[in-house]
Amino acid sequence: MKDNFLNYNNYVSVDCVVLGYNEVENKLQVLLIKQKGPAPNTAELFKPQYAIPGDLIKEDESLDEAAARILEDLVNVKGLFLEQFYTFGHPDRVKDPKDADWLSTRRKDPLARVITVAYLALVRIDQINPSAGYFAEQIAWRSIKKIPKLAFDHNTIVAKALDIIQAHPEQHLVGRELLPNKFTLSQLQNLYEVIQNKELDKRNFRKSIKNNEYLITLNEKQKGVLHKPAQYYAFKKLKK
Amino acid sequence: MKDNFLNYNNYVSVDCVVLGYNEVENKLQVLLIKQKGPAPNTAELFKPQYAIPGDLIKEDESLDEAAARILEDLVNVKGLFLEQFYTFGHPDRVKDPKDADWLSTRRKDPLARVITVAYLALVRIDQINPSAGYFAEQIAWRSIKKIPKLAFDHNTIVAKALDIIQAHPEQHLVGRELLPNKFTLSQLQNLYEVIQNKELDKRNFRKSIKNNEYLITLNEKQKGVLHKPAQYYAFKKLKK
DNA sequence: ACAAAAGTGTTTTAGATACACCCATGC
DNA sequence: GCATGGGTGTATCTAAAACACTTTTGT
Repeated sequence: MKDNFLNYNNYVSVDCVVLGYNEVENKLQVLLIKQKGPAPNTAELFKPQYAIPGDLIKEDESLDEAAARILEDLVNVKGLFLEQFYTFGHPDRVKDPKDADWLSTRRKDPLARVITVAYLALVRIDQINPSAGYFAEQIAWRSIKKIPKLAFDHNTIVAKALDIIQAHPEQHLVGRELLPNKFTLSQLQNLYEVIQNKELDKRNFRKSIKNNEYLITLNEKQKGVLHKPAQYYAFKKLKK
Repeated sequence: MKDNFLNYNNYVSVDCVVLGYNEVENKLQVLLIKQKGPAPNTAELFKPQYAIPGDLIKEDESLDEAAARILEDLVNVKGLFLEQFYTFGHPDRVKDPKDADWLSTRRKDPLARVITVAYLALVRIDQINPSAGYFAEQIAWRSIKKIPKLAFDHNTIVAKALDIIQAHPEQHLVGRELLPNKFTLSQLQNLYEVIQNKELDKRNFRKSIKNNEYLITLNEKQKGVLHKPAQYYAFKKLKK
C-alpha cells in the first residue's frame, strides 16, 4: 500500500483531434501544428514534427475546460462540438527517440510518462482562424486521407477519432457543427458522403432525412446561381 | 510556457465498473468494495464507504494492464471483457469532505486531484470468486437498480457505464462474457432483457438472432428438466 | 393427465434500396 | 437554347412488430 505514496509523477495532457470540413473541396481535414523550437528562431536545431494540438492540463481546470482552452487558443472559436473519446496512457507513448528532442525542452522530467485524454472537435474550416503562436510554429490542414507521420502516438489518436465519427449514428449532430446556419440539401448530402466515405442516392437521402425531422425549411432560396436555385434549410434547435 | 515545468503532480488511477450477471435471479449487479480502514482493525475510526474497485496506476504499466491487474487481484479471473470507457478528471472529484478521511491515509498529498480512467468489466457472478483483501474490507454485489451512495464520484462513473452497455449494439459480445459456453436461447433472451431492461417477444427474438448468425447449434439438449428440454447453443469463435 | 418451459409462422408495417426524368435559372 | 445542379415518385425488398398454439419432458 506504500506504493500509493509514490505514484504521483504523472503528466496529464489533453490532445485535440480537430476535424475541419472544407465545403468547397468537400473534404474532411485534420488540423495539425508544426512543433515549435525551444526558443524563437532556433528551429533549425530541431527536427520539428507535425502533431495534433495538445497541452498539459492546468491545476484548476477540468478536462473539458482544458480541451476548450486549447481549442480556443488555437482556432479562436468557442462553443463547438467537443467530445472526449479515449485516453492514451501507455508508458512508452512518449519514449520514441524521435520525440526526445522536443520533450527535453518542455519537461522538467522528459522521460516521465504522459497520459493524454483525447478530444474530438468539429469545425467549419471557413469559419475559423487558426493562429500559429502559443502552440505552434505553423498550423496546417491535412486531408484525413493523407496524414503525415506525427509526433508521439498522434497517428493512433487521429485514427481512433475517425473511427468514432464514422460510427456515430446521430450525424445531424455532426452536421450542426460543420454546416452554415442555412444550407441546401445537397450541401448536407455532400457532408454525409464525406463522413461516411460513400455515395448516397439523392432521392433516398432526401426521403430519409425528411422523415427523421431535425430540419426546418426556411423560406429562402439560393440566388445568383446558374441553375435552379436550391431551397435553404436549417437545423431545428435541440431541446435540452 | 513555464507552466509546463510545474504541472506534474497528478495522481492517475484506474477504476473498474465490474458488472456481474446472476443468471439464477436474472439480475445485473455491480461489484462494490467497502473501503478499508487505515490499518487492520481500525475501521471504527473510519466511516467506510462503498466504492468501485480502483487503484493508482504503477509506473511501468499501461492503463489496460492496470485495469486487468485490479480486476485480477479482486476477482481472481483473467481475460474477461474489459474496456476503457471514459476519463473523469474534474479538479473537485476528490474534494468532497466525505472522502477526506480515506484520502488522508492513502495519499502523500490528500488534496491533489486524481484523474481516473474508468473501465467496464463483465463477469459471470457464479464463475468468479471475489476476495476481500488487498483492496477492500469486504466486497458486495448490488443490483444495478439499487446502488447505494458511493465514494468520490463513483455513482456518476457507474451510471455512465450502464448507459454504455445499454447503448452497445453488438450485444453478442456481451453475451459471450456473461453466459456459459453452452446455453439455451431462453438464457440468451433473459440476458438481453436484463441488459436492455425490457421484455422481448420470444419468436421475434429467435428470428432476429438466427439471422445475425453468431450462434452455432450444438448437438446436445438439456436433461432432467421437467419440461421440454431445450437445445443448447454456443457462440461462434470471433475471427480476430 | 398435468405443469412447465420449449419451440414454431403468418400478417402487417416501416424503412431501405434501386432507378430516370423534368425544372428553374444565368448566360 | 443550352448547361448546370435542383428537385421529385414508384416498385421492390428487407427488417421489425404483433400475436397463439403445439410439443416434450418429469412427476
